[in-house]
Formats: sequence, C-alpha cells, structure tokens
Amino acid sequence: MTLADHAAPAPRPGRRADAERNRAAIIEAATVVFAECGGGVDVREIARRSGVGMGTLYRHFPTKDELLATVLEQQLDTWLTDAYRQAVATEDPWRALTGFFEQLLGNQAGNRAVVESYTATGGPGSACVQRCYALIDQLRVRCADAGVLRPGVTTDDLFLLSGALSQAVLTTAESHPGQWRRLLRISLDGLSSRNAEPLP
Amino acid sequence: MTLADHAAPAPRPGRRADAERNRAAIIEAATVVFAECGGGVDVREIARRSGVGMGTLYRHFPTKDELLATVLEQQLDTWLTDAYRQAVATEDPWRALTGFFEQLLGNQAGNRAVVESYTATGGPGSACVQRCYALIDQLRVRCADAGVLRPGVTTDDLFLLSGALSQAVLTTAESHPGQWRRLLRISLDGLSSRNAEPLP
Amino acid sequence: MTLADHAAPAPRPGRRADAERNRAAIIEAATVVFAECGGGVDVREIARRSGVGMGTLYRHFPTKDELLATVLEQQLDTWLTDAYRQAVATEDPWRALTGFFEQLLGNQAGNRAVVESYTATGGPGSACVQRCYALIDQLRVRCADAGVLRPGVTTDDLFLLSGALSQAVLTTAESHPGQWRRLLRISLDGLSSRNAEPLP
Amino acid sequence: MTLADHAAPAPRPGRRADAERNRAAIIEAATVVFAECGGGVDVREIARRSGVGMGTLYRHFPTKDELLATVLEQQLDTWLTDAYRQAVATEDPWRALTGFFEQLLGNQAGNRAVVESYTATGGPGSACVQRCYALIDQLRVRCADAGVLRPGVTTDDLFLLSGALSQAVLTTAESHPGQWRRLLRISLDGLSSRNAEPLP
DNA sequence: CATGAATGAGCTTTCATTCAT
DNA sequence: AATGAATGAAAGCTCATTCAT
Repeated sequence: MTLADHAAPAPRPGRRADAERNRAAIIEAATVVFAECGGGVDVREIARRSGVGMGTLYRHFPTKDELLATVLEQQLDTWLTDAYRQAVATEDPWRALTGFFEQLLGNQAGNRAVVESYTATGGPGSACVQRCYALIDQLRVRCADAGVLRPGVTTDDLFLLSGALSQAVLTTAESHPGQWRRLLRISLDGLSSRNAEPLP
Repeated sequence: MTLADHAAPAPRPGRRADAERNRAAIIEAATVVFAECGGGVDVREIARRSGVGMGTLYRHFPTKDELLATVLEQQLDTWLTDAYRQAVATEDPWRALTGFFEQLLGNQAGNRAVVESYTATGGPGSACVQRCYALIDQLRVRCADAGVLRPGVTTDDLFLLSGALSQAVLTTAESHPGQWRRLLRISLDGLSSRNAEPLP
Repeated sequence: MTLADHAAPAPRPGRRADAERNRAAIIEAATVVFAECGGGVDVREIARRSGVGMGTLYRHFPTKDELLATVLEQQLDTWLTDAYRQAVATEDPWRALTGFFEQLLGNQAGNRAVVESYTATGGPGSACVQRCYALIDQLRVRCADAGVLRPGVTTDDLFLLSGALSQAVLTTAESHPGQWRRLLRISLDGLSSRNAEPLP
Repeated sequence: MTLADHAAPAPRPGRRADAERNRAAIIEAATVVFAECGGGVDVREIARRSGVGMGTLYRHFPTKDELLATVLEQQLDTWLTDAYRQAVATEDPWRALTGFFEQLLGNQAGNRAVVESYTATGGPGSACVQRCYALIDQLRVRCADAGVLRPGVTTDDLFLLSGALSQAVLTTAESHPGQWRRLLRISLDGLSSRNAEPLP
C-alpha cells in the first residue's frame, strides 16, 4: 500500500466542476456539523451550511447514513494518512508507533460523530478500518521486530486502544484538553517490552 | 464517606407505596432499555416495559433526560458500591485498584447508554462522578502510599481511563467479549511504578 | 351472513370515548378528502379537516395506506349493506339484482379514491371484496334459479362489471351525472336470458 | 375525416433532425413507462429510458402533464387508427362495431395511465376524444341504419362504455387476462336491437 | 394519582421544474 | 440545443411532552 492510493480524489473526468464543488462543500459542512453535534443533527443544517438545497445533498448522498459514513471515512482517511506519513519518517520504531497514535488522536479531538461511530459499529466503514488495521499492523511489526513491544500484543489490541482513547479525547475536549495525552502515554508504556507479563 | 450513604433509598414518608413501586418499575425497565438501545429509545418503550402509562412516567421524571440521568447514576452507584466493597476487602493495594476497575467495567459490559453518557457530558450526573472520584482517589492513595503507583498519576487520569475503557468494553461486547481485559491489563501495567517516566 | 354483522362497530369497552370520537372524525374527514382528491392527498389535509394532530392520526392508522384501506372498506361496506338490504326486500330476482347495482353505483358517484382502488388492486381490501362477492353471488343464484339470467354468467363477471361501471360513474360525475344509468341498463340487459349466446 | 389526417407527423421544416429523434425517443420511452407505472412515475425514469437529459425532455414538453397528454393522445390515436381501419373493412355493421371495440380495448390491455386518464379528466385531450367520438359515431350510424342497434343508443353511451371497459381490461390484466372480453360481449349484446326497452 | 390519547414541530426523503455549463 | 446538477416545497412519519378522562 502506498500513500498515493489515498491522495485527493482524482476529479472524475465527466463530472461538472460545480458538482464537484458542491460535493466538497457538503462534505466540508457535514464534517464540521457532525463533529460539533454528532450524527443526530438535522440534515437541513448541513444543507444550509453548505449553501446547497436539500435535493443537491441527496443527489450526492442518497441517505443521511451514507453522508455520515463518507464523512467519517474521509476524515479518518486523512488522519491516517497524516499520521502514517509521519510514522514512516520516524526511525525509531517505538517513536513511530507512539507518534502515530498521538497524531491520530490529536486530529479527532472533540469530534462527536467519530466517537459515536466507534460506539455504534466498532468503527467507521470497514474499508477504512481495514486500512487502519493495516497501518497499525505495520507499526506493530516494526516494534515487535525491534523487541520493544510487549510480547503477545496484537493488532486488535492496538486498534481497540485507539477507539478507547478516542473516547477519552472527546470526553476531555472541552474541560481538560490535552489530558488524554497522559492516558496515551500510560497505555503505551504498558505496551512496552518492559511489561512482560502475559496478557489475559 | 461510608457505604451506608448509598444504601437503598429510604422510602420517603407520606409517599404512597404503589407510587414507589411504579418508580422502581420505571427505573428497572429504563435500565434495561437504555442499556440495550442507548439513550435514543422511544420513551414509550420504557413505559410499555415498566407497565405504567406515560403520565405516570412523566410524573416521576419530568424529562427523558432526567430519567436517563437517574438510571445512569443509580447504575453506576450500584456498580461502584460493588466494586468498592470488594476493593476494601483486598489487602494488596495494587490488587485492590486492579480489581476495582475490573469489576466496574465488567458490570457495564455492553451498556450503550453508559458509554454514550461519557461521550455526551463527561460522565453521568456530577453527584455520582463525585463519588466515583472519591473512591478512585482512596484506592489511588493506597497505591501511592505503598509505592506501587507510577509517580504523577492523578485521580483524573484514573477516572478518564475508566471512561475510555468503557468504550472498549462496549465496542467489543458482541464480537470479542472479554478482549477489553487485555486492554485493562495493559493500561494498568502502564500505571505501575515500574514505569517511572514523567507524564506529559 | 346477516346484516347485523356489519352494523356500526361496537364501541370497544376499554376505549376512551374521545378516542373513538377522534377515530370517527378522522375516518369521516378522510372519506370526504379521499373522495374529493383521490388517494394522493396530503395526510395533513385530513388531519386538519378532522381537527386532530398528525400524531393522533398516526396513532389510529399507522400508515396512510391503512387509513385509505379502512376508509374504502368501511365505505364500500356501508354501501353494500344499503344495497343488499334493498335487494333482499325485492321480490323479483331480476329487479333485486338490478336495484343492487343501481344503488351501489349511485352511492359511489364521484368518489375518486374508490375507482383508483379498483385500478390499483382489483378492489379494496380483500375482506370487503369477499363480502361483495358473496352478496352478488346470492343475487346471481336467485336470478339463475328463476331462469332470468343469461346462462354462463359468473359472479366474477358481475363483480368485474361493478368495477367497470364505477369508472363510468366517476367519469361522468361532473359533466353528465346519471348517464351511467344508461350504461348500467345496457349491460344488465346484456345479462338477461334473452341473450343466450355463449360467452367467450 | 380521413385516415391520412393522422399519419406520422410531418417533420416540421426548420427542425433539426436529432431534435425530432429525441422527441420520438422521449415519447416512446414515456409510452412504456406510463403504461407500466401509471402517471405517477418519476420524470427521471422517462429521461433515463429515452437516453436524453432532463433539459431536453422539458424543452420538448414544458410540463409532465403535457408529456402525458401527448403520449396518451398519440397512443389512442394509433389504436383508433388500427381499430377503425379494420372496422371499415368489415362488411357487417355489427361486426364492425364489435371488432372496433375489441381491437381498441385489446390494445390498451394493462395500460395504467390510460385508465387513470379516464378517471381524471373524462378521457385524454379533447382533440383525440373528438376523433374517437367521430369514429364511434360513424360505426353507430351504420348499425342504426342497418337496424341492428338498440334504439336510443347515443355515441356518448358508446364512448362511456369504452372507458368503463378500459377499467375492466386493466383490472383483470394480470389475474384474469381476457376476462374483459366476456364483459364486452355482454355489454354489446345489451346494445343490440334485440333489447328494445327505452334507456333511462 | 394513573392512564394513554393528543399534540405538533421536526425529521428524512422525493420529485417537478429550472438553470448553469 | 443538450445536459444533468440544483432547487426547495411538500410528503410521510416519529416522538418528547402535555392534558383530558
């Protein structure tokens, strides 16, 4: 897998420019609104903020759920790309893993819809989860190979940790922003090979 | 603070017995329904399952939110009592802390509303959070005094951890029940004094 | 089958009086509105005219289609009862049959929804169709026994005729009211034993 | 009136050929779709099936209703032409009338939109109705002159009969195809001079 | 006091028609 | 002249809350 696979979506040729602009505007507005208010917002609010009519919105996304899924996927995709880019540029495997989590979580600070989606389905659409898994897996293997990872830690564990910390990020977003970093540090330390007891 | 403070609510005098019974039935039904379906369920469903009419329900809880809050609070209260009871009976401070978390999380396995509440408001009603804080604080102090706790760990950290793991419990409730225990172990290991690096 | 089976619906005991009144008001309004405008009207119009809120309407009829079906069935039921009452009181079998059709069709003059329903489904809900069939069948047998009915004519034929003439009634409702009676006469004459050629 | 009046529309001079082709494609698709689904279909479906854009469709037919009217008119026109052609070729006046109805109805078997149109407006656009009237009138006069038609039967009666039987054709299209022929026979027999009673 | 019917604003979605490209 | 994206006013239906019985 390369980063190029997830570059900005190539403008499909036969597509009108303003349609593409509208689609982008909808996603942008929806991203903000969903993050602020969660997945329960009125679709009208999104239409209003994107400056398009309801029909336009539903032409691009035939269902509210589809819009939500698209937004979540795209968001997580962007974040994953960012986080992974930095991780691969980091020599030290442990710092790579650490930095990946830090960046991923930092991005989704205060995003209601993202955490809701973890709760509802175990994460956004599977395609995106797949990718997240794959990236985490690479980082895990690097750490394992370097002998810095606690034995027995699986990719599932790391993925689950990501979701759990998302919750923490959201919880503290307004009252204690940044506190989640302490939790991240704690958890990651628990993942280091210094802790060798077998996991349940 | 003693456990007695949180015993079953003394039947307020002047209150008719059936009113109290209704209130209990509502809470019981709401507990189940909110856990199963999350806070978004139709109030009617709760009325139906408790066998009371809408009017009765709204007489006891003037708002859906108030009912939700009551349920969450009472539930967490019960769990806290259970978990704390076992913790104080445990000699080893570390095992006490560990067991407390394990029991607390085990209880709320798969409870949608609980995790949602973490997301929405930073936890259930403050009274309950207060108590949770207090209990965690006691356990934390015991560990700190015994020198088994990583320096710098605050009650806030532990509380936040509890919320984050709640998310993990819910996420894995159906597909991988019990996987959260691995995460709990990892996190708690990161809290041991074996990890001495300062937290951010 | 007796006429008593189709008397006014017995007020179900546990039912509140005003609920029954509302239900009746809804049906009454819906009857008028559907007849005037066809099955495509806005449900709100019915709610407005019956003086109830949308919720009330949907409490009684969980779907627009259900309301429509109820209205059609009840209407046809009433008409059938009227028409049949008169038919059984008529000595001459042929006049009984003739009168039955005349009255049935006369009632539904200009009712949009009724004819639409014939088009859509071959008639309103089956329960009602069953009854219509049964009544027509009795009248047909009387005529056949008296030797005044063209041989080979089935109840299906008569039922289909009823639907076809409904169309004619509606078509002429505004421009040539009453013209349908000529068509009725013509068709019924074609059903008399005077026309003995076998049917295709 | 001659048949030539209703031949294929002369290509209006200043009109581009592809425009004419589009118009034809639209009508062809609309004919199928309206027949299948009735007049309530989404205009998009017609645009899709004709392979033209919405704009083109609306350039040719500024309103959905206008398109529907055009389709109905053209369809009925074709059918009328067919049915009339055969009727004039038939020596026996009664067989001519009979055959005309049979063919006309046989053509519109199961055409939702046609029957709907009878219900809605008393028939398709007046131009077409005029022609239908004229044709039926000719056949009626032939029968009357030959003394085989029941006295007092008007062209209005015959036209109304046509609409009523349309309903029957549609009603039985799927479950009992062909049953309408029995009804046709019955009605026509009622129109024969054998039945001499005056009509209401 | 209990009941559950009534309320009505609000939600998601559709579709005839218009308009920028 | 053709395209199909954009529009926005309904439409069907839901549900927290109130109120008559």
